[in-house]
Amino acid sequence: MGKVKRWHSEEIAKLKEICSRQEHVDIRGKNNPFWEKVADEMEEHGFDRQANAIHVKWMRLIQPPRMKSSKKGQSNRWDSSDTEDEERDEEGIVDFDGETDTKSDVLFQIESREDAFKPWATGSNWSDEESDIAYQCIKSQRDKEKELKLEPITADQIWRIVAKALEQRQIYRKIPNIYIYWKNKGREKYNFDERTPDTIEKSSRGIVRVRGGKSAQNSPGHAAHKIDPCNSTPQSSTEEYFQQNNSRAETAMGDVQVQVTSQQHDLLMIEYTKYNHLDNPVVNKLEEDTGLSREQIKLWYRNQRAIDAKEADIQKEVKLQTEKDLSTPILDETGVQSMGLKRYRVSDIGYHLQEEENPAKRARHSLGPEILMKNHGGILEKPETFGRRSIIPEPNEPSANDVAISTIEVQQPSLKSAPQRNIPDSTSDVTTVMKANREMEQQKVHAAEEEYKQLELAIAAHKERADLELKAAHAKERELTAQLEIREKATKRIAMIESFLDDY
DNA sequence: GTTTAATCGCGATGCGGCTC
DNA sequence: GAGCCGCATCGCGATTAAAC
Repeated sequence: MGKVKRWHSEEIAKLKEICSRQEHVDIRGKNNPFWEKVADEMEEHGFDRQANAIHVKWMRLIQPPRMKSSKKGQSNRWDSSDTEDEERDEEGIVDFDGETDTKSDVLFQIESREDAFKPWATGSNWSDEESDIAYQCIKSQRDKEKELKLEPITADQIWRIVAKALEQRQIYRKIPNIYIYWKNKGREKYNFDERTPDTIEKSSRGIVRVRGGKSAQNSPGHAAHKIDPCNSTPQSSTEEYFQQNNSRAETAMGDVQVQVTSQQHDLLMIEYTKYNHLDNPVVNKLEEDTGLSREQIKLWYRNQRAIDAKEADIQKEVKLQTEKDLSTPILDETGVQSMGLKRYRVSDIGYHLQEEENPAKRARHSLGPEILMKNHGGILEKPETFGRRSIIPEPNEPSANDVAISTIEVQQPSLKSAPQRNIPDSTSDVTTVMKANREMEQQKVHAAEEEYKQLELAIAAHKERADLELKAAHAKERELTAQLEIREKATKRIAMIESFLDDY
């Protein structure tokens, strides 16, 4: 795919202008000539876009506001960007998360309309002036408390004070940004800990958080590192927010990237190992287990697949190189490619024997490690490792993959004949040739058997998923019935009250 | 510099509605 | 019922940017 051409604000503005002039024109349908006209008009203004692209862009623009999950929150408000959120922001539309059930949420409530237009500073590169202000605020507050023997205020309140002080100097820093800066740099810089002794004591029972999950522990560049103790035990809603629901924290903050905790990572990986694509029951389960949003779970899967694909490509290259180096390769390039595993959709069942025209770009592992290994024609001597995070559990790990095919999409071993081996002429012994042929045929039989097993497993798993979906539907149905009953009762009560009022 | 969360545009696919 | 169309959704490659 070539480089994508992004929409710039001028271009979007022009599109909006053109479309808003056509209020009464039927714009439905991507093949509507209207879009051709728009494309022509855009071209007149120097914007080269195809009608279809304009249509899609417009449909996205007019979609109802979606939940903010962009890391480019306020920080990029002043940049020329083309994200829909920002486009809406330009029009003064503010998206609300709507979840404000905890004090943490209240703390991170989306800023007011007025705040939305403040030039928020982001990042941890604070100027000396800024950090001095923060330090003065924090220190004077704690000193005052000590002096007057007052109950120490919470960290959240301190961040607010700092924010206000900065604002007085036309510096706009969000509370999460202040918290992060102080935690990571400020405390050390001024050698001043704003936390109460109690909190520090609690924090000293630090936990080890491994970025990238447990499998990252042994990986270069991903050594387990002990997080600053202050990070381990929340002392305030700010910290609590970061640690317990970092996804929403990020959502509200806009400039802090969410880090999936090792626990969340493990939970995700367990499911991912079973099948590297998501389906509803799994998303629901993960949502509940990890506390991450659907979007984040999807993203995590997406990125994980990308990581795996990258690793798989590297491995493939290495393998090819190795085989090139060997004088009598078992499989030539075509053979290796034929190991590419193809993902089939439900509708493909029955057609799966079609010969694969183009080998899959990447190895997938929807069928679990054992099958995956077998899919590699038994050539894979040891569990395939995709980067730091092996998708293959250790032998003694409980295999989550025995019934692990979560969808009908299956790994499809190619039934293409394995290419003939290069039998050296010097050993043109009939027995050797026959043995080689026998081996080849055995491989075919093996591949067919495996495919059969895979389909069986895939169907079983799909049924399992379907059962789960059905159960969920029944639960919803019961919920609906209960709601109906409540409504009926309420209606009756209203009728009674009304008749009583009438009589009265 | 590397890793990883997140974004973008685009194409593929599935599904529902409509017409024949 | 087959075929077409519009639309929504999902996954991908490429990319950006925060975090380390």
